[in-house]
Amino acid sequence: MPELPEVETTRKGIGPHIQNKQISQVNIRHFGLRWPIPSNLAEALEGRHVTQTLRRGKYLLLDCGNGWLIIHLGMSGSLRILTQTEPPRKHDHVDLVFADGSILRYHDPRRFGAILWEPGNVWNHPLIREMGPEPLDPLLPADYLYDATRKRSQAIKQVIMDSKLLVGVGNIYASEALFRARIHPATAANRISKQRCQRLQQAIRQTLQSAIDTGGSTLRDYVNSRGDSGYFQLQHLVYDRTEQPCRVCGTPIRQIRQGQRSTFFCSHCQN
DNA sequence: AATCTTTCCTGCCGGC
DNA sequence: TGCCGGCAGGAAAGAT
Repeated sequence: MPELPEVETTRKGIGPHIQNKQISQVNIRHFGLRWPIPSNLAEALEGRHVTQTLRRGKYLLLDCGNGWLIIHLGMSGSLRILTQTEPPRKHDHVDLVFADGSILRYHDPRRFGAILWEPGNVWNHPLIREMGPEPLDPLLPADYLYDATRKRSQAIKQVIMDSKLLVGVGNIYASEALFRARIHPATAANRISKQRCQRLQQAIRQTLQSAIDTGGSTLRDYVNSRGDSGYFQLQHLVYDRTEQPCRVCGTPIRQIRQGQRSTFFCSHCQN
């Protein structure tokens, strides 16, 4: 269930272990992810050093000097660091082996993730170029969400999950942020006042940031452990809490469907 | 058997 | 008429 906080936690977890290390070998056991892994990937990577590990939205971007490795974890992907060689388990599709013997291993049972190679300017890559702003960017104008939603009659929950509008808000944190902002998820986006849009933008930022802060405490266990952790769900206010009492007012949490996805909210707190 | 996770893609619609 | 943006629905694989 990687959303922005999980991807950021992964970035912080792997970054120090691969920074400035030389890639000596690339082992690909399964090319069939969301898009095929480029057949020249090993050739492009071997011998290069990783100089930066960045995140844009839910994408990880590894600067390899001669180009960029673009990694998306999809629905079920994870990355972990091995300090020595270890037999691959089921769904361990790709290894980056470093000169010091450590390994960055990509695991993805459902294979909705992606591993791509951009030899030029990664910011011009079609997947990166079209993305909306980062909700955690301190320079994001307070009225960004208000201005960006004026022509959107769609339900606000689906609008904040549109990555062309704003990156990083997936199904779980969309429900969580709307609860924090006390806005009903089915409200038409363009009928939400400026003040409430400001509140929602703030709630999105706080929700993502506190999830990242929580995930940060699991980093100690990053090496030799799974990159995805169930840790975040301890903090859910509404997600997956159907019929359970609202943590604020006690009203049973309701579950509805919006665009084939489940939404959770409190009908008393959110209106 | 239905549901969950992400997001790209196709096709349709209305406005200009 | 053609172009554009908004929007709904479908698709991918596997675990539970």
